[in-house]
Amino acid sequence: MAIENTSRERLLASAKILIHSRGYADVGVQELCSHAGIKKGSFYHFFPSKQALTLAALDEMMGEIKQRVFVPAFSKEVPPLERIRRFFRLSHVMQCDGKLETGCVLGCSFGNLALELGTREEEIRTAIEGLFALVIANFRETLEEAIAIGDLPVGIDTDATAQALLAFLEGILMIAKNRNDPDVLLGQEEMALRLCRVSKD
Amino acid sequence: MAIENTSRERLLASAKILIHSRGYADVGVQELCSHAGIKKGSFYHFFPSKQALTLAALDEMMGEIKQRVFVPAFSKEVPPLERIRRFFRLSHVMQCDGKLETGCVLGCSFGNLALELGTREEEIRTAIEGLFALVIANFRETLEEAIAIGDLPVGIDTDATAQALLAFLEGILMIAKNRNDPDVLLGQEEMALRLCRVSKD
DNA sequence: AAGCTACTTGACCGGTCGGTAAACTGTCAA
DNA sequence: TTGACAGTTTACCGACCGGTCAAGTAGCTT
Repeated sequence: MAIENTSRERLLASAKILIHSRGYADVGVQELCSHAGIKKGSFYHFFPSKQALTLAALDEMMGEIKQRVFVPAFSKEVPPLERIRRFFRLSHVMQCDGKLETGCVLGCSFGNLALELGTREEEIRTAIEGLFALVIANFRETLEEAIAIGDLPVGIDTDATAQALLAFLEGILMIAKNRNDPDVLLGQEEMALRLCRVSKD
Repeated sequence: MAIENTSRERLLASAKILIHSRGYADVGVQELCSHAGIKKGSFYHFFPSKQALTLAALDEMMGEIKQRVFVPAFSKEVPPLERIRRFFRLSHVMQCDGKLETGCVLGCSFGNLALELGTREEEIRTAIEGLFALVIANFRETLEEAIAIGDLPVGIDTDATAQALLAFLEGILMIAKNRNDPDVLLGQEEMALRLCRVSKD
């Protein structure tokens, strides 16, 4: 944590890792500051509140997810159904990375916060809903493309199926986190494709 | 909350509704006691800690889930695939009930706590893992029965499929909670059956 | 009446929470 | 040289946290 440039950047980095691994309520402003190597008084020079830092951290994480997962998974150069496989395989890789770094399967930052704060922090809830909508939109576009090239039958409800794919991913991440075993995700791409009525065999 | 008999029972009832709707960290011992109509000093006569009350509340909720969902859904008098449909429809009903009572879609108590406390409260994590295992076992048994009577092809991996059904349910509940809309669950029983390679049409 | 037990109560503990205020430091431009 | 300004630091705020404790009260047994 000592390599980042500014205090603000270090704060954001600390928030991302600490809140992702231990949750919003369990990480205090003091701990965030210690981890970032600053004094608590400085915190409020950069962010008006803990909630604001969390919101900013969520925003950064969305950008990183897009770069590390969306861009490589939803590449137009890859056949559509293969994109869905890639998405789930990349999720597996990221959970493995997280466990190597922290010792714990962290799950999905957005899913975690959705359940912890969804009913009481409206801005955070909205931000998460936005990311969920983006994932669903990417899935839907992929499904439509698969239908267009004949890899999927025409009758499929792409919107409902895309939502089901997100739900399945979040649920699998929950189980993996609860068992602290990233390999729960292994091979789940084929299970996900069943939601699209694709048979492996 | 005034109709329950003993202080202990009222405490458990308060814990179930408050922690389910707002999470573990956001509900303090003081608030639990106020809601149950007792003074904080009494709390520790019944439970050695807040964590112990939560564990006891989780245990009661498991019993209720079994009675309100497992028993009617996994009834042997119902064809196996219809049991799975019933399970998802009953989940929808319960989320509707919760929203009528509290104004919020509460999601799954176990899923909520799994993500909030899974990495730091080992006993709670274990209890949740136990319930997850029980759900999976019920699904698996149902799937095996469906195969036995020819409603499903023989080749299906019942264990992996059962886990996928749980994951899908938990993910759908997360999305419903995030959108505060219980009707996200409407019709999801057919989507779930796709995981078992069952076509509606 | 005595004594035990289950339960209740209110005062209190040290510690932490998110957040504030004011003084201070260094840098850079006018 | 002065002033403005970003950033840092220390001390502090009231509120609340989970948990403790000793005293008291009611009901039941003997």
